[in-house]
Amino acid sequence: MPRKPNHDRNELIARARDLFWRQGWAGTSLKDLEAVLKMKPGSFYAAFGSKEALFEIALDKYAEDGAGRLAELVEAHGAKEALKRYPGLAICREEAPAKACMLSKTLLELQAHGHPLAKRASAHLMGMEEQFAALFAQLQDEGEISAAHDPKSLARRYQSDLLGLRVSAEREGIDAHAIAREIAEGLSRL
Amino acid sequence: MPRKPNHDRNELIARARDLFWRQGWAGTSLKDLEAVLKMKPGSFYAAFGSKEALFEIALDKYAEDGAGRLAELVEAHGAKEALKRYPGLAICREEAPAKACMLSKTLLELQAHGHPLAKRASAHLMGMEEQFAALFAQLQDEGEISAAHDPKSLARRYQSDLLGLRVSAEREGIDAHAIAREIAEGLSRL
DNA sequence: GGGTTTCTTGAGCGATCACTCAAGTATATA
DNA sequence: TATATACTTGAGTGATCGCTCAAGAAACCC
Repeated sequence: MPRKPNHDRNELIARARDLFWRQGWAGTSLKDLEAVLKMKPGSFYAAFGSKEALFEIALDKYAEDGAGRLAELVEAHGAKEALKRYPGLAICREEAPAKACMLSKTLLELQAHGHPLAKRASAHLMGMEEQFAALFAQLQDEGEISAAHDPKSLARRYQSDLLGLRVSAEREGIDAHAIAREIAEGLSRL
Repeated sequence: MPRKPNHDRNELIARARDLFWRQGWAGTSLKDLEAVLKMKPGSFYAAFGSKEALFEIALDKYAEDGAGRLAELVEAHGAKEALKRYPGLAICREEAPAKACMLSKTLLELQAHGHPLAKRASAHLMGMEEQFAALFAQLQDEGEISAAHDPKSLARRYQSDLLGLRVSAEREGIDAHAIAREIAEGLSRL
């Protein structure tokens, strides 16, 4: 009996994520979203409820896709090579709307106001770090890297390096790939 | 013949800088500024011209003060020790309105819209990096670190590590000082 | 004290913000 | 074909945005 939606919801979420990722929370108006999603306000609110609700969905998708890409990389090249390649890949995808990480952008923009989305971004960052830690632990078990450091410490540092790299990649006149190579080399010395 | 301003301009700029630093560009409204500076709109615009003009002044002051703090550190402890201490100090000052760097926050927030303030933040980051590079070059001249790497590369990496550290310090549940110590240790191995 | 000049005040400007809702349209079942 | 059920439309909501400006208050000179 009902009428089908005109648009593919997953595609809409992906487009919204890219816009939010690029422009941030306050930098993205409903007008922007309406233009990119080709939806009028009524449809938008019927489909997503609010700007904040959509941002949350977009943030979750961002985190999920990122974790998926790392998992694929591990599948294809093994844990060590995956960790070495990940930084370079994070800043080289040309279709990406921004070099910097959407989670860190959200955290930095909204943390001061105690916004729930900042907490959510923070939680996703922690999730990523746990994924990294699991890989470092696995590498130690396999004897691929020294067991001298706690996997959690290695993951914390790797995450920090990654965040710094991706902020640097946002700057003009910086050869971020050189930094990515240095991070990868650092892993070789573990 | 004229009447003196009620407030100390430098103090006003410092308070504005702290507010902008904490809350970002869009996150800081004129109402917020009026409250913190204890100025009515008329006085505000007579004194600073616009929100954007004040942000620019605040950004410049931020960069200038940062460079000054590093220079003092070099004066007091020498170049190598200064570079080792700087990361830890950047995230430990309790009176600071945020752990993350105001320049990177501004860059990430406004870059996508091509805002002039993003370019200015980017330029200040480059200025910092040149200051780092000069210190690394000096250390190589003095034989304090190996001459194997280009000082500019070392500075680029140090800047990236610093930015990552300061984003990490903004997260909850992260021991950022541990990361700062690792960055300092890294300098010892050069 | 009179006159000049600057600073301060605060109501209010148009624009934009996120969002609502009643009406219209398309697609399904009966 | 008639009806029910979404989905779409877009004018319009009150709130807030950055900002203006005419009027009043305060500090200086002579």
